[in-house]
Amino acid sequence: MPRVGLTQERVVAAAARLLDTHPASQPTLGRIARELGVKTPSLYNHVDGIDALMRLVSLDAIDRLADVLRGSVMGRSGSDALFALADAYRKFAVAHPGTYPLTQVARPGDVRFEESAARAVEPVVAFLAGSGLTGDDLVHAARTVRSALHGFSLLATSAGFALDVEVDASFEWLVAAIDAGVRGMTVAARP
Amino acid sequence: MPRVGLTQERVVAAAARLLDTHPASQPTLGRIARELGVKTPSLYNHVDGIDALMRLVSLDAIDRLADVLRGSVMGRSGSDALFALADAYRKFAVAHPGTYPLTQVARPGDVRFEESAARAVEPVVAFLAGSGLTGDDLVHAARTVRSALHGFSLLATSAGFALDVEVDASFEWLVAAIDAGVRGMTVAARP
DNA sequence: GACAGAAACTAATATAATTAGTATTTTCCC
DNA sequence: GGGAAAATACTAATTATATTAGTTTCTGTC
Repeated sequence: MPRVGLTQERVVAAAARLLDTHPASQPTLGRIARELGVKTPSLYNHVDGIDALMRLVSLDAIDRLADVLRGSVMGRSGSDALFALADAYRKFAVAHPGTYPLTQVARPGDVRFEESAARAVEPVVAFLAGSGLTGDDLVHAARTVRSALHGFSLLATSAGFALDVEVDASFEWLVAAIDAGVRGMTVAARP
Repeated sequence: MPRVGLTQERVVAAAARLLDTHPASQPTLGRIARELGVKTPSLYNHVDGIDALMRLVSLDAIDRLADVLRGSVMGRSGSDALFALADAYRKFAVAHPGTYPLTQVARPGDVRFEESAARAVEPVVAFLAGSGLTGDDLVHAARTVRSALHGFSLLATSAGFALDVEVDASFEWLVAAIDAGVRGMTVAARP
């Protein structure tokens, strides 16, 4: 049994790669093991089963998304920040069709998970706060922006947009509408 | 073997019920069969396996959602229609946490599926067209509205909103922002 | 009442996750 | 360097699930 040099990181990376390259077929432990040149039970030396593995894949994806989003809004504000954030968000979703959806399913009670999720939401909140939103309005706005970006990303990658109209153009339109909408609510909220 | 009087409809209904009442645990054929007082293989007399069953569950859910949405916008227009539509949409998603997500995953190439999906989108398009949108703008707006409603529904039911701020209030805020945003784009698009 | 088809069943097979137990390799301590 | 301890990968076996094959029983029709 020549040792292959497996690590938890490599197992997680293999699972993520499988998810993103073959989003259709689910990544079984058997496939992941074959990908790594190993038999299925060997994975248990590095990972506590498929559920735990998927949790790790999710955490990793959330952290990478958080980094991308943080970078996108850095040094920007207002509409500029929103467009950059939205662009980065969508690019991530397109590049990672299999792991992206995992970044938006919460695990209530999982502290480590909640921390990462909070870090991913932070850039959204940051630029909205910079736009003058506070209190409940800030929360509402953040949820609105996240909902729009998430919904579009899912519908776009799951082929939910049937017509022959450019998806990228629709995304631009959506971001502009959200920008205008949130701005309008901001004005409305502060007399 | 006393005959139980199973039909495809009853199998589909049982699967849907299981999905909506226990959204966590996946609805296996074994569970569905037990629910119906029958052994697993008996289901194959009415349904072509679990994939085909899930397709039928999806179709059924899409059709019910389409009916609800159609009814909600009937006799309304403009913001009034949007608020009614959004309310109906969210009520459906909350009432059917397990089957709702199935209504928004497309099956390219499945004609029957595409027809039902189109019927569910129709009410959105209808009220937007009534608001004066046409051509690509109409498509963009419909995608924007669907994205926002879908994204919010998913994030809300998957506990993606961590903070203690009222989810319903956020939804109201989102719909108002979308209303303002789409209206703004409409004005911008027609000089 | 007989029969054709449908419905439900038991038995068996295939895939996937998981656990137990074993052998080998690596690490670490002296 | 040598040997104990830990880690790694393995085979074998167990469980859960979907699926198929083949059998039995019911049910409606003539």
